[in-house]
Amino acid sequence: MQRANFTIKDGIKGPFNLYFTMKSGQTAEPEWQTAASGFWEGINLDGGFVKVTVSQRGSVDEPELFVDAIPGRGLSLQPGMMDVIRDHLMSLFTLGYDLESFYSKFRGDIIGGIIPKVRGLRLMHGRSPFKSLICSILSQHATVLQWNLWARRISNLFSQPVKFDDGTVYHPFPDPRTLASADIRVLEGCGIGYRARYVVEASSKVVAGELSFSRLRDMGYLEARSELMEVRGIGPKVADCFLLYGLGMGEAAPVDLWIHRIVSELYFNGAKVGKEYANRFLRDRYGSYAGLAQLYLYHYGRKFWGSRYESSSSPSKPFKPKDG
DNA sequence: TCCCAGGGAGGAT
DNA sequence: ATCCTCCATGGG
Repeated sequence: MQRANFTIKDGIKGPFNLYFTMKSGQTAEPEWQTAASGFWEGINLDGGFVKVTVSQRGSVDEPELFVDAIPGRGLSLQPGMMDVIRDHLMSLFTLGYDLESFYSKFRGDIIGGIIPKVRGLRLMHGRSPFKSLICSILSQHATVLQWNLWARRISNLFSQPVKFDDGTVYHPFPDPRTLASADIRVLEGCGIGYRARYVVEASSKVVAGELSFSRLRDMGYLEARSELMEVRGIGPKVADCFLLYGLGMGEAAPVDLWIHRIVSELYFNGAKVGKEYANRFLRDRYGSYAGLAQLYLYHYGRKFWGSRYESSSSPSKPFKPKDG
């Protein structure tokens, strides 16, 4: 088979907005490339890569995900591969997660006023912890556009191209070994600046087994967080991004500039709280939902509050989600 | 030109 | 613990 398509519908629990989710800048993996009808990415099956294009069918509240698959040169699509792709997408977009239960649990909470604005936005759970780790490191002090561009450049320079049957050429994200032995100057040439040595050092620790994803998964949130922060270039925010989007730890709540500001404004009446305090506050308040709560706070803030940071404690636009 | 971006390291207090 | 400056790059 040279091409196949199918629809995911029954397994999706609750609403899903593919566009919001894809454009939300989560460091699970680089944003998929835009296609005529949606987004596409190369997905690694055992034995080869498949070009997978996804597009939303149905509505946000009765969502269907249309999937189109094109094999790499020399590969032939087998029926069993469709199941693998389906599982991959179900996991990546956490489609089996009952989002409505999160909504109803916090309907009376402050984020209850935010939920209708970004309904169907889902956490992403990257299928490659290493890719997520590097993306999280790249994302520090950079825009989503920048770190996505950098991740693509790194892929283009450090991996062998795959050619799909429709003619497109695709570069997978490189292995830990490749980046561990990468020339630091070539990496810097991708535009990542001082982050180059962070990428090499983190990759080396993965190769050496000092950073073991399975061990991090087993040790629980707090311990995993402090172990990650031993690595140069990984601070509280990057560690939380990786734990949430890379390892799927729901209690991780990355506190960046925006979350810091939003939490201070929304929960403490504008009084500035420390970043670590904000992190602990979100975990205390939302428990295993802290990461999801953070995602909704972040997106509401960016989408409806504005794109400029105002250092004043009294922003020009009042932040009142319940009015909306 | 200047400012800022889903921060972090190294330093001083 | 909490503040400060510097770090490379690119887009507005």
